[in-house]
Amino acid sequence: MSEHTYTTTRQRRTARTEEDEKTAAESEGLRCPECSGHVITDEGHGETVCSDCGLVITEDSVDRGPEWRAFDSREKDQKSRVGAPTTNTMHDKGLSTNIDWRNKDAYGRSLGARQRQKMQRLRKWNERFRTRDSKERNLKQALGEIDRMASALGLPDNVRETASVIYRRALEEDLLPGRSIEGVSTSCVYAAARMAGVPRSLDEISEVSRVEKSEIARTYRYVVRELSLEVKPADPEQYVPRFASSLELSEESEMRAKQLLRNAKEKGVHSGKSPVGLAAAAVYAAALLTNEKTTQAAVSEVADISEVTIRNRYHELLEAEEELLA
DNA sequence: ATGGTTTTTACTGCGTC
DNA sequence: GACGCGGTAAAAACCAT
Repeated sequence: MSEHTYTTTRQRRTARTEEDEKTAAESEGLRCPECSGHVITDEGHGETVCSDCGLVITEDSVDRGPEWRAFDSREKDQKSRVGAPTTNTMHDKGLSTNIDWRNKDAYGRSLGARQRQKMQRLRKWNERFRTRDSKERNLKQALGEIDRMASALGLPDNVRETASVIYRRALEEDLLPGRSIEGVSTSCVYAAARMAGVPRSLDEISEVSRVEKSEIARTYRYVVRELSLEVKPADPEQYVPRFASSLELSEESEMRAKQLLRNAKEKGVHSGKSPVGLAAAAVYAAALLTNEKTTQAAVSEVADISEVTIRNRYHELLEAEEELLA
């Protein structure tokens, strides 16, 4: 038993180091976009620059060290300036200004009328800037979330784009107060995926979100309504490719499934039925028709739909098919 | 809140490997 | 006997009103 544990940890450790080396080697080989020369990182000054043309690639890592050098303590005293160290744990790195609400000066004396007015103006502007970057901060967090969820769901980049755009709009229109950043960003992903024609079910979405399904649904409706987004009810066909490929079915049955759904649409078997259920049933029925081995349980698994629903739907689908042939 | 519709849960029986 | 499938009834979820 203990032997087992030992070997596994050891294996994991070696695997880890290999991976680390690989990523290190990759970042080393970066090329400058301008002249395709080597890119070097200058930790001392917190810049990543091209060694050939000097183009600065990134400069987000801030050099917090002094820009001067001191050769003895006397010199250090002369040259050093003071101030709180900057920190990333505060949204503004602890550099924002606070203006006291009291109309007193630094010595506690009351201000004159002119001074008072001036302070009032300053407060107003200070507040404006503060709320502006509180939105920035909000946005940053939300975009991070959107990215995380989108990649967890395997959604393409354009979906992330749309999701971000929707979120920005929501923020602009002041839809956020009273709603969680999490919830809104999740809804944006959901909406964006649907609009891009690669829908994910609410269940799938809530898998990767930190928010309850019901809240996502509620927030989603709200966002769609307020921003009057054009998002049509999901087309069952859009789910088919994904289900088919996770079940490793052939192209043929995939086409078959879509055909089945189109026929069903003609007959109007739809209305009110969940698109996911229809898609799942179509996939199952198609697999049956092309003699490929799948079970209802398997389809139910990948589609997150109960077997009962699959049964009910696929009967309806086959009926519609028959009627069409008759 | 309510009522109607759809989906899910849980259970049972049947045929096949 | 386990598995895949079909059916049913009751509960739960959902939606429009």
